[in-house]
Amino acid sequence: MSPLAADQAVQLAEMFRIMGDVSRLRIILSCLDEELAVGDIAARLDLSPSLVSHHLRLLRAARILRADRRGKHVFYAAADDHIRCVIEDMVAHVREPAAEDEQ
Amino acid sequence: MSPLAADQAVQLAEMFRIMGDVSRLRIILSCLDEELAVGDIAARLDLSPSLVSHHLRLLRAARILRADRRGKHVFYAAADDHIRCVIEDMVAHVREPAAEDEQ
DNA sequence: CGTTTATATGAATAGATGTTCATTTGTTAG
DNA sequence: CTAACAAATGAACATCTATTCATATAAACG
Repeated sequence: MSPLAADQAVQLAEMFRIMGDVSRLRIILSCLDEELAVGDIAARLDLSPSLVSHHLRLLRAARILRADRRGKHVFYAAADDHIRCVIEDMVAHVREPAAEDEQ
Repeated sequence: MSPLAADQAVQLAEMFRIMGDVSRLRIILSCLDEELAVGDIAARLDLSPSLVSHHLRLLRAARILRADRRGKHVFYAAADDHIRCVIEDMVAHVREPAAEDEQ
């Protein structure tokens, strides 16, 4: 539909870039279906809370995750459904069997 | 549905990483709806043929684009529809207005 | 108040990555 | 065959980025 202007490409690439890191993608996946505190994410993924916090800042800025402070804890969850769709489509892609003409 | 095993996360992140570069994403966008030769891509995007070729190798390996040699030219096009969906969803995400509680 | 727990931030660094340039391979034409 | 064009490849480099460590802010509790 829309022509996908050049500046949109920059914005899009930025989004993909943020999701293109294994640690960050794992964080996203962890928060897709449940709200999790920073410490819980760190424990589950075996990452330092500091590192998780650094990544969460990017994910928040990209509006991939949203933060919700409750007392000492800050809970993170998926911001909207688009990211879920993006991931589902990408899963479908990687699961696609390699074309037979590939060499 | 599926549990998204840890190794799948690595594969997924790799895909996003490849799409997370502006030059590469522009190449993908150029080849979404039409077949293009390497030189044409380079000319359209104002990139060196060498650089385009480097990127195309990654895009081929990730099965995002497929190559088709015809004489001296090698034409590239989107390998399947999943990437189209991924991009559409991501466009929808970046177009989503920022939540009002954001600060 | 001070202490403890949870999260965020800043600087420093080691490793990854995009780009350029030079060269090579592949294909067609004369 | 040689020449010309198209694409691919390899090395070198400058830049970026993920991670670590130390420190700071925030909140609850004694």
